[in-house]
Amino acid sequence: MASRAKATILDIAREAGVSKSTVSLVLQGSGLIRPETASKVRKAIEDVGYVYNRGAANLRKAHSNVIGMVINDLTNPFFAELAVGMERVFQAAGVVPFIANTAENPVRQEEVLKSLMEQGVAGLIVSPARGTVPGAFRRIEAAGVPIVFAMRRLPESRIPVIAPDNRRGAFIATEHLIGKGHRRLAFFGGSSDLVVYQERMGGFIEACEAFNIPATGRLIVEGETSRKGGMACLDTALAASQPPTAALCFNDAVAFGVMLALRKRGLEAGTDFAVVGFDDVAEAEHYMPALTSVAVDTAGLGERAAHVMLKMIQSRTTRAEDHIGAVNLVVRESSGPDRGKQDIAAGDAA
Amino acid sequence: MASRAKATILDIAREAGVSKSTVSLVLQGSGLIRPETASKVRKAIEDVGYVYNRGAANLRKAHSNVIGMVINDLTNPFFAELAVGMERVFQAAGVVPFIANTAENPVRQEEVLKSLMEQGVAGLIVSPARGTVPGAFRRIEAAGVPIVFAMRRLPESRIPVIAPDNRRGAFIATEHLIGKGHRRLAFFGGSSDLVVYQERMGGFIEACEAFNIPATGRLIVEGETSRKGGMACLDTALAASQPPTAALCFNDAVAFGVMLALRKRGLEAGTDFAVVGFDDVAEAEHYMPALTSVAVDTAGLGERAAHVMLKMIQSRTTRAEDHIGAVNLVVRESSGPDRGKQDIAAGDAA
DNA sequence: GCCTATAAATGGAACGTTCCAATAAATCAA
DNA sequence: TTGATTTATTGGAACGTTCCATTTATAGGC
Repeated sequence: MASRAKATILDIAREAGVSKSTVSLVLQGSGLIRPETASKVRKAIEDVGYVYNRGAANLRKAHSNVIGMVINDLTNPFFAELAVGMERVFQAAGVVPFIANTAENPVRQEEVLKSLMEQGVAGLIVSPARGTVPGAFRRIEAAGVPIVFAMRRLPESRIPVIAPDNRRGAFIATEHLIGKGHRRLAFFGGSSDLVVYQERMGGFIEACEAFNIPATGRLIVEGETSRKGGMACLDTALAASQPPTAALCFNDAVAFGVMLALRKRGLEAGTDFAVVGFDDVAEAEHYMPALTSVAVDTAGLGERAAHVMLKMIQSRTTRAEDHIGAVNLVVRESSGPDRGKQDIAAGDAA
Repeated sequence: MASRAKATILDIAREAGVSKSTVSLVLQGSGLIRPETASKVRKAIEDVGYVYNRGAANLRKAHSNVIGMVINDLTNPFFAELAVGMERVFQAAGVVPFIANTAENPVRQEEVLKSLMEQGVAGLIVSPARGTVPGAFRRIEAAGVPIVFAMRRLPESRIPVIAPDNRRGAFIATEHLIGKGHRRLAFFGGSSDLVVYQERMGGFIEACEAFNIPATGRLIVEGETSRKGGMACLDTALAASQPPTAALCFNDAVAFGVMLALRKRGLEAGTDFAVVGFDDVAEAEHYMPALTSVAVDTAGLGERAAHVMLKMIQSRTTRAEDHIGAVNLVVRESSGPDRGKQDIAAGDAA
């Protein structure tokens, strides 16, 4: 049953008794072809088991229908949710996105981007790996392939970004903790080479200043953005002379780690130490205790990114506006009950 | 800086003052070219910002270096782990796998496969969506493109499968529960249209029979393979006249749901009701209480699948042997302490 | 010097599509 | 009937590569 040589448009033309041009037209759903002829052709396609060769077609057409999604960590459910949101949109548009994982490795990212470009993608949605050098996308930009960054941005770059309002998210989360009466706060996880980190941490600091938490009441512990990293952060923090009573975590994975480490010490998140996460992954709601987290509407951002991409492709432009998604704090158990007299003074800023 | 028209091999030939053939040879790393010439060419490539057109190349070469990974549910961390295992192998082989998600939808799967085929993939690693019809891969097989199934198999098909020993895993997990003194057992989640389900459920029944659990002591509750499905299963089971005291779950997601539902009722997994999962995702270890689960070495299976695929491509064959991976039970807290000889007939549940 | 062997580089056909310009067939206006 | 118009179909060049068969340059043997 192994077909000898792949059937081409010519084979099916012969089979159907028409010219290759006619077959091509049918393939493209052109209305110029008489319906009977078209169905004759379609039957031949079916009989022969023909598969369309998009590579050959792109040689002439120059715009493929494949879009690449380059993701820095597929094992983080957060990114899977993002991918799912995008796929919803692309599916409706009849586009198949190909996902590639960079595992947070800039070298791998380079390979992946190269391969995607060679494949002739129509556009790229990228969540860049840590340590991506500023010029990493210059060649792609020069080639005129539209790119949008999702969730993460690069320090200096004109590439449009779809991301949540990290600063504000961190601000309201911090405000929430202060409102509960905490006066010694920590920010756990992440590292300063990530713009997202600077935004989230910036929001944390901003809120501390807005509500008069002195610098001595703030502890910043960098760390891996994983459970393990979170565990390490807590250990470091509790070893301080004036340990914090609450922490805003870089993301939910770190928060889960912190809660785990608390449990190891016989402490409970919420009652003994307040924990707030960021991203609000599906798991947050089901954790024990349930995690208070900043919801960023991940799937929604994915959809938005996909829409922007489709528009860029359609209008053949390489620019688009940034889109900063609204965030909101989902309060659950891990941030604990109120602690005494909350004098949540002045209203919230920006 | 937007290059007017894409540079081709001819442009860079002109730039470097050689012929297109020479450039082609350099691109392929042929040793026939004098090193100085080669580096001259490479410089031109760099200067012009040339991107290789793999579509055009495949027109002649007929074997691309892209491998498609078609996955039925990317949001399940289990599959992400599988994908990561495969990527490790492919990266070492200089191949970039493109991942596509079918979201457990056979229609979407059809589209995705079509697109991948049109793209000229060298091979396909597939975890088929539920409800995939038996003939879904006939055309791909006929086209001579190697396929391997990962984790799931189709009822009747000669396509090689890489999967864990589901039957044995379920058997030892059930044996474990029986060994702890349980005499009324349940199997939660999944549905019979999945071969995996039949294997796992089969192992469960087999163990029950081997250890003389009467049919009245076994409860089978089908359900969605998600947390939500697990919650529903527990509710159904506890409403029975003779509710079970322990459950083997179709997978970890179901097990997490069961634990959640227990907690909602004020019961605790491990002490009030024994729960065992399947797959041993990373989260299992960190859950509260930690989940006893059947470890299947997900990433290892991914690596194996990738190896088999590479070998099939290399030897231009479309057949390979199945590979059934070893499993082992990781005992944690959720399956509880030994129940000793106490006759649990005096039920404690609900 | 000449012939041969080896090394390095090259021209041209082919791959499977698309799309333009051209043809053939059918319809209509007079 | 004839010419003009519309509708359906078609041939051929082009797209950017690879690879075979050649050509050209370099070296070696005598």
